[in-house]
Amino acid sequence: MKIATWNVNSVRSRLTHVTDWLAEHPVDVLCLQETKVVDQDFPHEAIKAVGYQAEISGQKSYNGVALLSQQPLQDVSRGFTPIVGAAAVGDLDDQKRVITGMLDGVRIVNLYVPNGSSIGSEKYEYKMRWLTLLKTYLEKLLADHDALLVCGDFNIALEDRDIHDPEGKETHIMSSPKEREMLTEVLSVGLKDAFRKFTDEGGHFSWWDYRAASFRRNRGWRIDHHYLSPKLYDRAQSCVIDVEPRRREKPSDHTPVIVEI
Amino acid sequence: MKIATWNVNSVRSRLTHVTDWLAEHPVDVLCLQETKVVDQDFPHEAIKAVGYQAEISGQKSYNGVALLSQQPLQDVSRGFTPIVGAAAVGDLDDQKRVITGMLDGVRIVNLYVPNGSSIGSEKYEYKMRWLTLLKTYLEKLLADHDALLVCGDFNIALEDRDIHDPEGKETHIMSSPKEREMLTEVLSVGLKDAFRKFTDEGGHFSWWDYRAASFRRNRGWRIDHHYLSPKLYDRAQSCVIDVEPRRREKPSDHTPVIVEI
DNA sequence: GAGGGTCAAG
DNA sequence: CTTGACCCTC
Repeated sequence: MKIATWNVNSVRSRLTHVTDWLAEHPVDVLCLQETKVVDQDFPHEAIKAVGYQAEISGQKSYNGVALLSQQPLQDVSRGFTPIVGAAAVGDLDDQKRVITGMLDGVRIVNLYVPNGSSIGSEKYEYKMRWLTLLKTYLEKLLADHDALLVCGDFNIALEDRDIHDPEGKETHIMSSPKEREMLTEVLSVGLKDAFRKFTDEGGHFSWWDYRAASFRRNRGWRIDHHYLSPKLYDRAQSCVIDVEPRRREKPSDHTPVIVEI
Repeated sequence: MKIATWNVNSVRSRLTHVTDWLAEHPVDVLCLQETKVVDQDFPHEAIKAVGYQAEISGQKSYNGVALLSQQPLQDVSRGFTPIVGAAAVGDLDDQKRVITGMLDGVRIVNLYVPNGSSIGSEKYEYKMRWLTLLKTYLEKLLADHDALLVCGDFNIALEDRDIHDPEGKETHIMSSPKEREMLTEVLSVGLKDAFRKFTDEGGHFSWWDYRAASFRRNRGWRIDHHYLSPKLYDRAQSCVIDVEPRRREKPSDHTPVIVEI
């Protein structure tokens, strides 16, 4: 089974990128983040035309996640609430950042972790609260599912080798010690990075800022991940980043990451 | 002398269209409407590079008119105020829709008549008030100038043959009886349609809505006009619509109309 | 700074 | 449909 994650930065602006990519890479499930479209306006027809269906959780302008699959997914749920309960969630489901479904006994969780803006900001505190709840959410899921895959845009580069240049990492959003500590804490529920099963060296990135010709200079970050429960980690066959979509005209700033289990 | 009128729908977005067109059609004066740029940001250099200079009256985002000419124009004025006085004008010069100048004894008036949005709307009432003042303005000019040319985007199709399909004309902005009556009243000061000196049949248009593939289906309107005082009307040699610019990539929704006097 | 989406305007 | 402004994200 192949599963990919891709922050598309607007599914409508990137529609041909997505459909072209699926035609060339017929993965079983493609997890999208930043769809930036209300459910009513999701481009179901174009997705259907390439043989996929979409389970979606969108909102106006920002965030939004979707699960594209050839076969229907089972037991789809949106947000933290169905798993951890409304009381624990508070405002953390107001932004559409979580969707999950099952395929062939594998529970797939698609996340768009808050970016956090800058350290100490209100958005940063939101990111921290969100990650705290994410741990609870994943603990609950793991209690029922030994085959768990958690992927998406984590907006965190966990190690120095995941950044083009670790200079200034302590004060930079996505690489600060507290963020790394927080994500490590989340993963302590029993999840491991699929990419690092196969690749040790640095220089592999999934996101390049639109600014300062970052892509041309390969000044990227590896912030899009597949994290696997032990059972799936053992089964994992490969995990690769496909840089090609980032080379296209008007690309997303992220590029797909594909895991085979 | 050749004079053209062209609503360019942003002079910055259409800059190469304008300069390419001038290089191919070296008219004496090109009257632009909807320049959509403040005077400070007007692209004087590009205009100069093709041998023209610009007299401008612009505002942010909306409206804006300009006179492009090879030779300097004399006695340029902006808005109604210099001709009819501030008291009569009220708020009708807040939007930049009027500029005039003289070349070789011909007084050229370049207008961007308000669109009016929909019949009975506040914008419609503004259009009516604006046209009422326009009559006064033109009367004053005619008192001093027997060679008067009034051109621009009038946002009114005066006759049924000026619309691809007169069905629904009574309730449509740009063709309603009251608008036609109002423009007829303006023209009663002593101005005649240069285009109709040479062409009787319908099917000649200067504007096609961006929507509904109007241009491909030639569902257009003739709303860009050259109106001439008797002396100039007698002198007029030709008046033609150049459809070519509307065929280009990312065109304006209007195309130039050229009169030779 | 580059890119979304939204909105008003036509 | 298309433009420009505006606001937001990253």
